Amino acid sequence: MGLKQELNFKKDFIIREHEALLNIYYTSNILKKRAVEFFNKYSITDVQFNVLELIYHQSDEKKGLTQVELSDMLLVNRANITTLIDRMEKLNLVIRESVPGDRRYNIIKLTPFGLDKLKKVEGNYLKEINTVMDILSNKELTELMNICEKIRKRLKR
Amino acid sequence: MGLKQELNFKKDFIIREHEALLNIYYTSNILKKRAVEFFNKYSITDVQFNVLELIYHQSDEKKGLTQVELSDMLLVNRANITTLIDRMEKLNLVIRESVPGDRRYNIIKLTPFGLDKLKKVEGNYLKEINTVMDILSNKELTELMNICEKIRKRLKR
DNA sequence: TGTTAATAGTTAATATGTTAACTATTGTAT
DNA sequence: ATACAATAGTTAACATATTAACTATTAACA
Repeated sequence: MGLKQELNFKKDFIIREHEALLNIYYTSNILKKRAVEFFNKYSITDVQFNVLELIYHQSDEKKGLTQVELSDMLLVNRANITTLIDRMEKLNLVIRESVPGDRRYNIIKLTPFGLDKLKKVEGNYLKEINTVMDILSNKELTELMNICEKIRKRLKR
Repeated sequence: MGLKQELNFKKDFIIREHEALLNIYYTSNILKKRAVEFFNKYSITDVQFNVLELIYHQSDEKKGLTQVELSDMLLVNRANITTLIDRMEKLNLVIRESVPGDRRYNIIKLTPFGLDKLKKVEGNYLKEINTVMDILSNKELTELMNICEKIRKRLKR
């Protein structure tokens, strides 16, 4: 039915480019709400789960990531990581460890509880993603990724 | 180059559906950051500009919208609208008016200053959108909107 | 008609994001 | 070797989002 009808807009979008941009915004938004709902069942937030995943899958030998590495991978400011890790430490999901060679860094590692949480949730999350995305054909998945990549490339200049 | 390279991920995504979903997330995120930067030049936030636009273009005869109407169009909770409109009233961008027939409602209207701000920014914002989105062909715009719509339809059940 | 439902808005507590200014530490260059 | 740069992290002030609990008002129905 299109965004206009879904949002009860009375007037058309002035340009199709605006409509396309809002399609990305709103779809991302709705996907995010669905994720929040999903992770709520496991008593963790979507953002905190992402941190667990990044530490487990994207650090060398699962040894942990620095706060700046996390901020780069999550596309957020490093000030945000400070309070995020504060909360996650309080929940016993991760720990900060200092690096012997360079006292500027913290290395963020999973606690046994954090690893356990990740293992409990991860499989179901992949199933959840499949449930949502399996209306798209392989061709559509490719088209979507190519279009998104084009836009991101454009914004790098 | 793909999301994996852009984010310095060491390992591939486990399933393509996850990669596609993250493409939407991250692209929306980057578009949002660009918008924040753009609106910063005009001393307004992107969210506040959206409110001005909705009141001007999507209310009957520009007479204003209730807070629930705004929350429906912005896909946010109505509690969020309360504080958003509080801040916008302080900045003299909008005013709350009560409705004679039903004392439960507030109607949010543009002030002359808010209308002026909208007029000053809107044209340049459309240009900005064109700058970002004109790497996409008409066919790609259509593909993008159709794919996003499919996903949103899926999430309604 | 009077009780109950639903609706609109607010408030408080909390999570996540930003920028700007700060400390501490490390690297660099003359 | 010392002064200046750059880097990592923290803090404070703020914007935006949520849920849950609340008040006020209006609608519905038995």
